[in-house]
Amino acid sequence: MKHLPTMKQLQYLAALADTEHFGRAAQRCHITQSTLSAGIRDLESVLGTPVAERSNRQVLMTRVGARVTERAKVLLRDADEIMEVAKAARDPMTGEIRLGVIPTIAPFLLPRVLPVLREMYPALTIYLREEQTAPLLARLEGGELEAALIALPYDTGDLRIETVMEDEFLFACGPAHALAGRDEVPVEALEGEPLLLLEEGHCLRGHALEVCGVGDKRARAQFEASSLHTLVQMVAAGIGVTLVPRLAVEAGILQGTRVSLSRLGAPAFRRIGLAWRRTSRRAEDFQSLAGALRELADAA
Amino acid sequence: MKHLPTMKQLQYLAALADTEHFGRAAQRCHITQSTLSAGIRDLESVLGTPVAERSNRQVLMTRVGARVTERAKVLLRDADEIMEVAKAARDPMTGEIRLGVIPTIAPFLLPRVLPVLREMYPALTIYLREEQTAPLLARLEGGELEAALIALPYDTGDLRIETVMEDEFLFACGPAHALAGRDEVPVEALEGEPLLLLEEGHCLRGHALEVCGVGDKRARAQFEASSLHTLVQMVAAGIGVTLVPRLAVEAGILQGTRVSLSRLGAPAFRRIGLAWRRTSRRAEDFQSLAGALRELADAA
DNA sequence: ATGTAATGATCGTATTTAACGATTATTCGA
DNA sequence: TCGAATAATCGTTAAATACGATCATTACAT
Repeated sequence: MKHLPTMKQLQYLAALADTEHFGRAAQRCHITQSTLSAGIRDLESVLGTPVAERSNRQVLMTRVGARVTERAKVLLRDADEIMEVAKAARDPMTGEIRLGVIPTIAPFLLPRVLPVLREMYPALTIYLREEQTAPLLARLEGGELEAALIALPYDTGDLRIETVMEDEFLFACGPAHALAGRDEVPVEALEGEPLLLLEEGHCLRGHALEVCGVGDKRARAQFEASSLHTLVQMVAAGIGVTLVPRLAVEAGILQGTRVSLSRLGAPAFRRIGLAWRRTSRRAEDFQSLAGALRELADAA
Repeated sequence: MKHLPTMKQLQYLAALADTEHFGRAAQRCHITQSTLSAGIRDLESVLGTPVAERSNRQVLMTRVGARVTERAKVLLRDADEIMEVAKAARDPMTGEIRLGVIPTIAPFLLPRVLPVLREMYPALTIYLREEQTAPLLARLEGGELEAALIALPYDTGDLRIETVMEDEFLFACGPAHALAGRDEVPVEALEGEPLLLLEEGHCLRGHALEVCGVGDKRARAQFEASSLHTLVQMVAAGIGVTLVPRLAVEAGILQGTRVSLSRLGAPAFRRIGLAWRRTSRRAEDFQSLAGALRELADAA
């Protein structure tokens, strides 16, 4: 039978390594110095090697001690995470979720979804952060956010992604435009049109360009908008044409304008998905959240 | 103060998840069924949620149980590694090391180094594997090897690398060649010479090409050798010229041939280093091993 | 239905482990 | 040489872990 160190022993070790002082380490563990002393002694006997040199004036971690401490700390953090997993399962959908949302989704999806979520999960507080995909994913990796609502396709690395909805691109032009009023506009008709786009950094820009074939690199517009609302105003003014996601249209982005809307000959979509770290302790919660969002999106 | 699960409880959990049977799980842990039962019960009380549904005929892990088990298993493996770290520190340079070595190093460095190592570390057994860099690194990542002796520069990813020696490239040509007998040959003189190389896959090939400037892509030789020994024979026969690492020369690769050897006008080197996984439990050992190798290489 | 085997829960008890407070031994500075 | 600081040690108590025996439930064969 193999002997393993105890969790407590590893906790004592971590405290000792941090404080380099038996008394203070004991305080930090809420035990007495003698108990901690014994604990460290036992740990050393389990490991078969001393973890600290103690002269009466100072405690100095051994080479092994330092190495073991390093690993012990990640082990303890993992143990904590086990507790969090259990807690999340015990009280699903409670506490706080820090959620990032990109600017071409947030103002159109959230207003109709958040009130319902608040009702479904009264114990859940959602903190929102609106930013473009790249910084969102960076914060997600860094642990600053726990989940993010983004548009796909996008190179997301090793994240877990659950699709929430398909969002169709619609053709929009001014009321006086030659293509105005049609039910359906073939993609080829876009060739040569003054296509208005969001400024660099918005994934919608790339997705729209993707739809218009290979016109990827050369920006086709002189004017760029910083938000979909501005973009629509520009289209309404007859400055050019653009593609608008149906999500935004259904949220009423065209209200008060006389912009003409048509489906594309070959329907094109972006996918909207909820992303979270594969290792997240609250995977279950996010799965549920994605499911709830999917149903709410379908219902609309 | 926060409550953590016990190592034992997690061991019990892992066993239970594997066997889905209290009795057999208990056997595997060398305890009685009642003890395991109590252990699981306590774990559940710590986690605040059941980990398994037990009807009298079958045990079925809960969703949470499965998730926790997953994490518990990596935690237990980490605990094992802590023990290994301690053991490696307690008995340094004992046991087995599985070491990979590339073919342009192995036959020239090992014969003069292994006997000394065997004397220095009598309790250490070194298992050797001779392969080219790419497969060696793959095996290293996969855990099949613990360390590897390779030539640099090379894209090694996230490995820890300790330099063992610098290995100078020398110019070699047949005895009748125009450049034969010179003390020093300028690199420019190689331009246009029929340069013989090792076949694709040997890092030495790339390193040699690097020395000869940008002639990287187009293979400059019709003939390629599968080993340095063959290469030297081809040079001796007047088929072409080549670059030989000093390491091989000092190991007597030219013995019995009349190959002419010169230093390069601008001396060029490859670096020989010992590589291991950053997370290896035996980092100390490999550090020592690299040190020993460095001294042995210097001494020659 | 009825008995039997399998299985997990539970109970009482013994042993080991963890914790405490008090004391001791050592060393650094005053 | 004294005193303060500090880790080790000792004796005691409380808690945790382990065991064996027993119980309760269920599936299945008869």
